[in-house]
Amino acid sequence: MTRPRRLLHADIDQMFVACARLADPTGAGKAELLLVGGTPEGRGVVTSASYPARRFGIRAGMPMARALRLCPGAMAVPIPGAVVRRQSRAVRVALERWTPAIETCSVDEHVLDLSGTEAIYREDLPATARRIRAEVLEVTGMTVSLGGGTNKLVAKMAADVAKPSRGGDGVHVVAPGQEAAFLASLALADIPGVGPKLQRRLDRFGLVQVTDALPLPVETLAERFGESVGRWLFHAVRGEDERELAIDGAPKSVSREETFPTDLMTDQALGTELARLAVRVAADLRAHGAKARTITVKLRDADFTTRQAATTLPDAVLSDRTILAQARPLLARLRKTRRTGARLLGIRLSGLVWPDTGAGTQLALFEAADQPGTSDTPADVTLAQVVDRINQKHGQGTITTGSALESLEQ
DNA sequence: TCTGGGGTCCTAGGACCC
DNA sequence: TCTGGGGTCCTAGGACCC
Repeated sequence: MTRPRRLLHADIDQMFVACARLADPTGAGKAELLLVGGTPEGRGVVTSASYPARRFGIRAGMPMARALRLCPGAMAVPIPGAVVRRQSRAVRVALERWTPAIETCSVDEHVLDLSGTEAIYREDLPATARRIRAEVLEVTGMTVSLGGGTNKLVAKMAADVAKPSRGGDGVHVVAPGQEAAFLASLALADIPGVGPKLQRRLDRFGLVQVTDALPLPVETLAERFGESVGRWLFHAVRGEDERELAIDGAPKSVSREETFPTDLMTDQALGTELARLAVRVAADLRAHGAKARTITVKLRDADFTTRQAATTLPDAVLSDRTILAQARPLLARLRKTRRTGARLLGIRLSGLVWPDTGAGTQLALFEAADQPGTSDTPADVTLAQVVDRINQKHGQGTITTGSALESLEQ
């Protein structure tokens, strides 16, 4: 019998609202009714709203236009991306003083594994959590809610209960052995992974509270909700979760997408946007030091129908040119199937590989004549490296491979 | 009311191989 | 000539999370 793990889930309170206030102390910093998110054209959704604004019924994910109708006096600002990244990093650094075993789940969530630190800190987990909370606030100015438990699921749900918006005081630790009792006080919808669709399916069987699901054998849950979901739910309602922390987890995919201020009607306009997205997503890929084998183009039509087309290459690539050369026919295929106004266009790169730099990566000296654009040439790679270095030095977007090629040709 | 952008994971079907 | 079953890879779509 191994000792139970000691995990803390740290969730930054109101991160986007707090960062918007940091970014603009005299404007957003003073606005009680603050909405963060959306685009200047008003097409986006609310990412986060201040507590006073929430009293008007505003929730994350709500269209900004509707939120402003509900709360006409509110100030709306875009997400302050640079401040969010800086503060997220600062919180992570502050947490690393307590343990090196940290999984970063998103910009505002981290999970700490404090197993084995009892002997060092010589106090119980709630006491350590309170000291961490105080130190993070002092060092970064960010308030975190901390949830403790023996697994990721319980720690995360404990962090939700700890939030000031749920009436908590910032720390909630579920003692080992109390997982099932903790879950039993909550609703099924409180379990992360139970979204709107599953909630509705559960509701049809009269399952709303966690206690409603507890009497059901695993076979019944599997029968009603599928083998995978049923088994997962059976364990989740008992507070059981064996998942390991993904420490320093490498990304599985990188993507860029854009919703246009107004729908694009022509293939030509979409082609221009596709090239811009290819440049951005390829730069992200290389910033990770990765290459990609699968290229996916995503298209959202005016009526919100979302379609995608993908291709997988024999060898992973990283250049703007090759990625765009693969993306163009995919977009053409999607447009051929249905040519209507386009609301959104995106490119995702997956099947990521991290080339072993010591071994010297294989490159095609010349393109295969029968398959143009399926691999990077040495010139593609050199050009990408030069462009990345210039942008690193002078700021993203200073030049692109397109503009670099033009200046080389002059 | 009219739906962002960045991700992860799962499912199902078809191709292909043994 | 027809047949089975399993494994892997790929594509497309969808649920879910922050």
